[in-house]
Amino acid sequence: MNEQYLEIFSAHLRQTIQLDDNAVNRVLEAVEIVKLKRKELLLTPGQPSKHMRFIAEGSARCYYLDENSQEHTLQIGIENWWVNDLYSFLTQKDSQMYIQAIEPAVILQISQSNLEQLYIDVPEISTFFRIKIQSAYVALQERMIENLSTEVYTRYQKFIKEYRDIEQRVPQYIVASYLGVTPEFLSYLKKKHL
Amino acid sequence: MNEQYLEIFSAHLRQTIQLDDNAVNRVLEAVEIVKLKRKELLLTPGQPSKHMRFIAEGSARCYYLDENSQEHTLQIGIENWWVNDLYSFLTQKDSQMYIQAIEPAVILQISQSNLEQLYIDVPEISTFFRIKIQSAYVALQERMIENLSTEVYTRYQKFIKEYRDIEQRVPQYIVASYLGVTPEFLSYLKKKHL
DNA sequence: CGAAAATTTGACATGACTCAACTGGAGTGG
DNA sequence: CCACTCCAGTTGAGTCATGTCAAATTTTCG
Repeated sequence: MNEQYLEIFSAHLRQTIQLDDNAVNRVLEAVEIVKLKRKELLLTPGQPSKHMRFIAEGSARCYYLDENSQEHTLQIGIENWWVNDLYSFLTQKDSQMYIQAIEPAVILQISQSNLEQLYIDVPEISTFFRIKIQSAYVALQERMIENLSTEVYTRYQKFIKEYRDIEQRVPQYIVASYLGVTPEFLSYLKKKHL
Repeated sequence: MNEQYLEIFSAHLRQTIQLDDNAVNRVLEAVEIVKLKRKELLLTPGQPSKHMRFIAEGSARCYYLDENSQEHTLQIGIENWWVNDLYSFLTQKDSQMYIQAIEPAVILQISQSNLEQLYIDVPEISTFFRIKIQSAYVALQERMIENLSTEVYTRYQKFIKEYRDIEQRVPQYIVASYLGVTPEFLSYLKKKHL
């Protein structure tokens, strides 16, 4: 009954790199399936992130609390997105992040040790993740630029346009914490621009 | 008379990966040396970034202008740093960035086509750049987090501590545009916290 | 030395936050 | 299926952080 999730995952792999069935099966062996309830946490601060995590169903986010206990959402994802504290995963330093299911979710994860073995057994996987990390960098730089130079409301409009599928499924306070403003202020902006 | 710069560069390579002399020489063949006057531009908006660029001497930065012609500095670097619009280099889309010498500078650059050949001839170079891109990602995420959740003055203090060598050599308006505030406001903060 | 660039200063405007109160809807247990 | 609670979202008043603009001053470098 977990077939479908593995199916989604192998389709996702094959979208980026070419793999024969053997290789795909080898990858699937390395995958662990985790099911999460709404709001359940998969990673909490104080430990390194030891897995690469892929959302097969539902939605999840990566966020942290600053010294005033304000939430800041670094990443929001739905089906077919990867969600992780890459910083912690790559450096193996303790994470400051929470990874949390927004809706009920199914996550496929590959542990670091499995991944290292995979790099040897299926070298294309190394390419796959290099491409993923590059995209992550590109996306992060784009967001950095927007945060530095674009009005909040413009960013909000761009968000609901680009993440149309997501916006419906995510509470507004999470969107606010992703945009970098308080929920009150986002609410105020929406009214003002009606 | 360019020996010294190549020397600096090979030392830099050997700090991250192991290479025999042959391999190093092969890499050096792919390198082009560019000398820049103060404020001279090496990349301007509207063209893709076609080189990976290493600062052998002097200092440089990567910045862009927003729609109000405000400068935003994404990266500041001195000797032994890489400076580039990685976004454009990786996607080969037109860059929105300027790369500019702050002090008179010597840049070593490797073109994309040379780099691709290098990946084949000296596979360790692929690892080298993967590590560099990972570090770039990690640094960018750290900065993103700080921008979202830390006071400007705290960020300024952290900047002058971590970039002590740089801060002396870079005009304050560039530091301001790196921190994401106006020069006037940074000046005000410095006075206030005397 | 002199011109141009960078920095400082101050008055004023505005974007964004805080806090507290209120509203409405979703989930839960009896 | 109702009543209750709780959480998300909204509203408004007051405040603080940061921006704008223009002018005065200092520094830099050609």
